Amino acid sequence: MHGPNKWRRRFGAYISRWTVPREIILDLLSRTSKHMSAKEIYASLYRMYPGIGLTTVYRTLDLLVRMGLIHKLTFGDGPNRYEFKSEKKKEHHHHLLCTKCGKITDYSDFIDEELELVKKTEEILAKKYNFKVQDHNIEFYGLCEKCQ
Amino acid sequence: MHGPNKWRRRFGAYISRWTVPREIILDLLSRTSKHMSAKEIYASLYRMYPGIGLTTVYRTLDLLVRMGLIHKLTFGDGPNRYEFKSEKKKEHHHHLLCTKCGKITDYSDFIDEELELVKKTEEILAKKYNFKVQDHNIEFYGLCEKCQ
DNA sequence: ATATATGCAAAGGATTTGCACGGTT
DNA sequence: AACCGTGCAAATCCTTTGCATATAT
Repeated sequence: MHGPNKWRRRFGAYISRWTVPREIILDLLSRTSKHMSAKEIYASLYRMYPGIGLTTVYRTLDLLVRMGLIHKLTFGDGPNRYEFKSEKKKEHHHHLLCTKCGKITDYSDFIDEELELVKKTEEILAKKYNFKVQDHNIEFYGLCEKCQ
Repeated sequence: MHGPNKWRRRFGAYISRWTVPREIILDLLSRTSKHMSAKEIYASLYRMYPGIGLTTVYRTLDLLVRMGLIHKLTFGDGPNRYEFKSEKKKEHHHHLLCTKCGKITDYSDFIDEELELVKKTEEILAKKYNFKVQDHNIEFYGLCEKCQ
């Protein structure tokens, strides 16, 4: 299912208007596995929709984050990056960051045991700190194959 | 042991000169449990050392990160924050971030099982991706006690 | 029709860079 | 004395804000 209604129902509860920028930004992210910055998203969409503004990209990304549809990845250097949050468990992944060249690798192996522990940890945190976990972020820093 | 020699030997292998800014920046971070931004560090040190420059704070923090003596915490909003990396296992901790008010809570409970899994995961990653893990970052996002 | 969303330009903040001076070795 | 490290000012980069206009409902 394509076109302006593809994501519409998911917006319904949060906002009042369904617009082209919202459609194409979310659609782009849902189709790529890249971690894209606001500027990259802007540049990528500019071809098919030359009227779009960078500001709108930022505002829409904020919105999508608040709605829980995408992840905001904040690595130390450079701009923030964004990533579609898949509903499929299989596509859930964490990141490996090379401290030398900056390369980012997704990994999703071993996730079963990790997820089990994460779940367990979340329960403890909820009790001890009365903290309601919504999401998590796990990263490993180190040297990638080329940089060792 | 205080004074200009306290950290000196740890610098020895990396850099050539031991200076007052390097001493007091590292010393400040080693004495606080706060997550401090470059500007906060600058403001805090300005009293006892009015000649210090914000640029030097940034450069020194970069240096300390490269040396593995401190952590750089990059949360989505606001400036990056820095944290002394304790050698004591007991002081190792992860973070809980409130998505509403921005409050950051350290937690170090349940770390034993977590660390075990992290270690196991690191081994797998080393094999499968030939990635040499140096450090990790685990964060939970959610709502703190007050914001629920 | 009407209020929300957009796009532009300008502002704001954090961090980095260029360069002459100062301080450690 | 040599040269690395510092501090200032300016530059840069990313992101947010103000405001008039366009647009979805």
